[in-house]
Amino acid sequence: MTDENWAEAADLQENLAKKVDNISLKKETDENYEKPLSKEETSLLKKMLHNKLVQNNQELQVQQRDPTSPLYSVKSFEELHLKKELLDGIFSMGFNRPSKIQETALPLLLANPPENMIAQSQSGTGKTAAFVLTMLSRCDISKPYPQCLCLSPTYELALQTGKVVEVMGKFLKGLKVGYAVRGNRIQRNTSITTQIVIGTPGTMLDWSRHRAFDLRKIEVFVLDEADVMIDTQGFKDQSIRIQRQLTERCQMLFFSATYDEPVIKFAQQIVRQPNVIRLRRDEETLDNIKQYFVRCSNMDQKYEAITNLYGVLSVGQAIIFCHTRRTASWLAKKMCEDKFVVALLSGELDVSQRASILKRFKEAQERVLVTTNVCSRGIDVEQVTLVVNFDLPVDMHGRPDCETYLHRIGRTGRFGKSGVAINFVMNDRDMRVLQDIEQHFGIKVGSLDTDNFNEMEEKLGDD
DNA sequence: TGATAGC
Repeated sequence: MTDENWAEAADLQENLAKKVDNISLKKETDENYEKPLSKEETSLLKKMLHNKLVQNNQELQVQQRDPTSPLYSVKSFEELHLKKELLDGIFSMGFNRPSKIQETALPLLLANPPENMIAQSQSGTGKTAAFVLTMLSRCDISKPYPQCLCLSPTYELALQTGKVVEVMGKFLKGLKVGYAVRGNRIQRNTSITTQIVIGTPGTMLDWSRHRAFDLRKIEVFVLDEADVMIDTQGFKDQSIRIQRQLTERCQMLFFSATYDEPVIKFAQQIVRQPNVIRLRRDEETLDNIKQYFVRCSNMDQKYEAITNLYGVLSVGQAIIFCHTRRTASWLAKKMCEDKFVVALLSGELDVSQRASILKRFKEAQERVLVTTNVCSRGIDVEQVTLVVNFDLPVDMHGRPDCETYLHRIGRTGRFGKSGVAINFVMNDRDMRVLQDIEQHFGIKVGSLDTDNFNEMEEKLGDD
């Protein structure tokens, strides 16, 4: 559904509300009396909404699978009638009440019989907790086989999500989590006994091929970062192959911060009768993240710029994004040689190194991380106050990659905190890429110079 | 280009 459709649907709904008011407040003889909606109008409205409902709340667009059922939202976790152990787990994580998207999403996620969902919301709004909670509430701990599956695009994200499952489920006696990720090879003829499996597509497919578990017994299937998972060469085949083996009654949940129009259409073709929850484009303004660019004329100047920024980078924690593994390892090596302390995280490292670097960064033992798009999505480190695009995000054709830009700078400014993003612009092509990004999000990215350097530093201090 | 499978 396009934004225009949404606007139209919202108008219709407002109109409907007016007419309802008229029925209750005005008589036919009164001035401004409007006839209630006719049958045809009602049916037109329903058609327009395509069985979807626009919530009064402007930030959230909710298209319910069944438009006739009332739309519940909850203001507390207690209202969800969860197992006590699960509720304890939620509170122990410091979640006192549902986030904005959770208020509406959780009742739909926990409905019985289970309903599918496609959800889009900015990073840091509580998506992970929402689907983890769903998985935990639906698995039967007395059964020693996988009942919930979650696919993530990277090793790091799978570990992070699994950690949330473990922590939220820590009071559920007997709950176990399995990790289908690189390095965890499956022995022949072994059966997985964990109720929940988190993994990356390749290994997950490998496990299911070795019959380590039965995809037909899966009750909840989560596709995290769903847009990359169904749209990227390599991920797509593997994810879809797994998804197609699931049963009709398996609950399918697609989550992401970004979907372009063709991708969400494709998602709607794969997922049967989903509830769709989206944040509007213009709500993705990122206004808590201050964005700048720095002009450099060549690679040496880029290097000089990053070293000049180092003092600012290490105030809090920072992530430096490079386009390739090669650039990332070159930069990290050069900086280390020049006595700037940085850590490198990219796919060229082996998995044990990757896990340990990520752990060190999360524990703030490393303050500055040089990385590739492997860390652009989902990685959640609260103290990250600064993101540098050493290379601007572009796709395989060199075109601006706005989705990745949003994900990258979304590593900072999480949970409403303020953050700073700095983009290195090396030539006219980069400048055009940045202009396209500005246009796409309707933002203005200002030049960083001596005049506003202090303003930028102050931003790093606020919370 | 990046990520993602082990053989």
